[in-house]
Amino acid sequence: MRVLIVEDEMELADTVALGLRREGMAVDVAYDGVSGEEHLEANAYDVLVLDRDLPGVSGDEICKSLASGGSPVRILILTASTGIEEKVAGLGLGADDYLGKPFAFIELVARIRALARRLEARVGPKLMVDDVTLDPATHQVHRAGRPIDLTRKEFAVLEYLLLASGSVVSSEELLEHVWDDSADPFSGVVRVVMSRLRQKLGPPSVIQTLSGVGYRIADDR
Amino acid sequence: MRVLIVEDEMELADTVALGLRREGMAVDVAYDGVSGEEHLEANAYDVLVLDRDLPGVSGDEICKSLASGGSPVRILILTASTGIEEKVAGLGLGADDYLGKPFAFIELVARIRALARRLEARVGPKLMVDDVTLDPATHQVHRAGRPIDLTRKEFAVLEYLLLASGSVVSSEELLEHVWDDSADPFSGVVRVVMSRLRQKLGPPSVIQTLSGVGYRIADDR
DNA sequence: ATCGCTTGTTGCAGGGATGTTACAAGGCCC
DNA sequence: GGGCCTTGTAACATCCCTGCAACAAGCGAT
Repeated sequence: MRVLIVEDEMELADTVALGLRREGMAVDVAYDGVSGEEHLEANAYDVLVLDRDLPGVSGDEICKSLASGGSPVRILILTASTGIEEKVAGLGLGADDYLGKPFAFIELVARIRALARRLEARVGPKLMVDDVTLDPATHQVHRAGRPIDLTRKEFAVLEYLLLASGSVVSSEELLEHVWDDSADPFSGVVRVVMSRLRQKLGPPSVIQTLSGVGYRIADDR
Repeated sequence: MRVLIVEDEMELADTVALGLRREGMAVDVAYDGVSGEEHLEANAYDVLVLDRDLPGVSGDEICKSLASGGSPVRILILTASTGIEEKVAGLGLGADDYLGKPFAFIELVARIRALARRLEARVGPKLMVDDVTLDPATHQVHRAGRPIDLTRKEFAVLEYLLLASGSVVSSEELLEHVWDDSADPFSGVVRVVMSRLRQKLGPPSVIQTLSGVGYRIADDR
């Protein structure tokens, strides 16, 4: 899951970014509105964590222009003010959720998760296909009832495939959503992670390759 | 938008229902869990507003059973408790959002809106003729509901034919648009790809040949 | 029916795409 | 700061897509 944080309090921004990375998300940070908009143009983020009170371009403006532009980014607004009126105003602006500072980190994570969850693949709190289940909340993966240890990247890739619910996902798309800016498009990391994932998941194979197109979770019938 | 409210405090339930109807939504109300489940079975709701503390069948149970049943309903949980832990637990249960009582009515509406907006988001435009569908976004092709794996070239050719929507397409035109400069006009590649395409699509034949003219997708009636 | 042209099918080889493994660098936790 | 784990790089092995070529089959006209 690819997240952009736009927040001028650098310390807060970095702390949140670090925490989210530990959760396995691919996180980029922008410390002001202008830079934020540049990032938004350059990359396909799933979730935008947006400070409402920014110097320069305000959070409200960014929010409005995204909403009117039909962007698929889900927006979570952070703000110092906690009044209900404020909340509603924020939601009316096109934001998808709203969180008043100070907030507990765990709540932020839960909210981001809820925002990113997609409709089709959702089977309760867990994602499952065939005999593979993945629980985003606890970071646990099971195959045929047996627990499987995955690293953050492996987990993120599997989660993305499951969220795509059987659609084909190209390595470019994976790079876009599971890795952050620093990823090298030509490195073939995806191939490597995919290989390790398949080994850990074991046979029978759940991840199919369509040569020249991408990967997908088996959703045969 | 179709909404179901399951809430045992009748006054609250009715007030909310009234307000939502004013917003143009189609609203049903159930005052207990059993009745709520009946409604859920009988109708296809977009959003479920669910009280967590219900007499009889609890909100949690409803939530869980919906989630495990793969229902597409978006769930917003209402509750007296506002603690963060509760919220996280609620979201983990498969709910999509969470609102603690007391809440401002306008906020509830805004939340439901946000949920519904997420719902509409996806579903790319598909191309379809007869019982063949092609989704350009996910690179997927189905014939009579069954998924069919195509290579890049095969996919591109089929897509071009479908875009022509029943009109005749010559081999020259295909070479021109599906292949690049390096293609040899005399090689007969089109014939080859066409053959493999037809084999994968299987009978009854969807691609017709007009001798001396070109190919077209069956556009039967 | 036969001829000539167009189209369909199949085997094969080259090359690009993908899978695998070993290794190095960097982060994280103690 | 040390040790472990994770992540990415590089090199190599393997797969399979693609286009070619040769041949078979279809079609229309005489």
